[in-house]
Amino acid sequence: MGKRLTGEERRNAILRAAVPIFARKGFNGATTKEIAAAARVSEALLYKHFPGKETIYSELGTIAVRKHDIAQGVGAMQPCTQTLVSVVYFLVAMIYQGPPESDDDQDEITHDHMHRLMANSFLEDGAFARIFLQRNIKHWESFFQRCIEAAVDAGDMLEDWIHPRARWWFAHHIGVAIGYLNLPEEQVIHYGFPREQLLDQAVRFALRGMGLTDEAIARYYHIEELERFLAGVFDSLLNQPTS
Amino acid sequence: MGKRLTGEERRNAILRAAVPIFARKGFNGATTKEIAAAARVSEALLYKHFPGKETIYSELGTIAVRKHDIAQGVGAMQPCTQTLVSVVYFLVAMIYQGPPESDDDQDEITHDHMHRLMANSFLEDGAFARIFLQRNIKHWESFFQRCIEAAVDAGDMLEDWIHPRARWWFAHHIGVAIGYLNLPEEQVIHYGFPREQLLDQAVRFALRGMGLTDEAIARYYHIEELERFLAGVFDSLLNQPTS
DNA sequence: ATTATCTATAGATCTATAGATAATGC
DNA sequence: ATTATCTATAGATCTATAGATAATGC
Repeated sequence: MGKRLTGEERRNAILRAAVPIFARKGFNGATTKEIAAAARVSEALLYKHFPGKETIYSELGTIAVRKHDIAQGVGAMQPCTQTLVSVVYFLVAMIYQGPPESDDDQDEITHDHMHRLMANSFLEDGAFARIFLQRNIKHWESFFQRCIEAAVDAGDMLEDWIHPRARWWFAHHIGVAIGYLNLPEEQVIHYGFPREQLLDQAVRFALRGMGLTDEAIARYYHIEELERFLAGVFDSLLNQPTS
Repeated sequence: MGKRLTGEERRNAILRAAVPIFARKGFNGATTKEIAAAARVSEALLYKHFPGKETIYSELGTIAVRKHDIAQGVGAMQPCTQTLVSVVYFLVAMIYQGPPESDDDQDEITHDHMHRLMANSFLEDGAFARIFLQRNIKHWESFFQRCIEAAVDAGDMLEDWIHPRARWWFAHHIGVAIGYLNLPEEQVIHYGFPREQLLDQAVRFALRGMGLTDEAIARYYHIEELERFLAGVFDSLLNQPTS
């Protein structure tokens, strides 16, 4: 016990250990003592690897992003109305609940931690949020645009409704909002319907809001199929190496 | 200078002065030194009026809510589809941009401060958020429900779409999201269209998402009129005593 | 010989209190 | 006489560094 790691390994270990602390307590609430304890090293070692607490925090963006190679699975699908529906469902589900947590990795960086780091970032300068969105959302945009075009061509979507990127971002926003406003353990918002329906309701709202016709929604939005689809994607995620 | 206030006056003065500090730096980032300086009193006095920093923070909910008596203006309107559209526009505008800031009140509690206190609350136990929503949003719900019923009766809104309170809350959520994600000075989200259109785009998304028919939107959603309507409500707000 | 790591501690800062002083209301 | 307010400071905690020790790679 007390393995000696290389500089880079230890540096990453410290960063990983710091994520839950910064996520739960914010920059000011987190102490170097806690971070050192979580990383199982002395406080002094933190300062050998980083010039200061501020740097540990700002470097989180370089590590705290579990990048799933989803582009293969979903991105390879045909851009069409059905895919659009699936992608929106997937997006909102991913943002709201996050991917399933594998139980083998103990000190995994959880979705809750990511949510909180993001929320903190928006209260600060947004630096972490920019990096996160760049890495995890950006590459979806072009594929999503193609889906929209296909849907418009098929007559499944209003052409002159809102800006194409507004369609995308507001679907994202709905996911962010329900995920974010539901962070506290004690419920803040009382929707008046069971939590299990939240994803379904939110996706309906988003799909129609972005301009999908009622006929297209009736034809392509089937919650049971989408749940199966999502479970399938999640299954493949769990058997994937994290990068 | 150095006026001596009664206990209650001083207590409120401290709370008001503490709002910007807690809003900008969060509970842990705010120091009693700063709060005392902002309130122009000694640190010791804080502890004469409050048992501790924690209490100052938790008591913010009792003061930091500028309660506008809007129920008179908007709430007296006839519950109908047009009113529904106006209320949604008003809601999203209020959440996103907030009311206009009167320049006479210097150390006013700004909308930005409220946004940040709310955001911090959702990262904590949500206590402040519960109080805030209870006071400022709750009383809108029943009026909004009546508008929805009227719209459904008039054939302007899909009946079996999403839960009535989902219609309401998701409109709220869109306002929260765009307000929240746009807190940082340096832009995080690039919508691809001018910021001035954000409100318009968001309200369209919300109206259609909640189930309004395309015909009803074409008939009742007119951005220029709504802007005038909003300006009118804001005007009356500015000439109102704050309570 | 180099690099990772620790123990011990300095110096700053932060919350909170003790005890004194000044203003108000009877 | 009571209540508001201040100065001064204790005690805890927090960030960061100095200097010593132990493990690795040549």
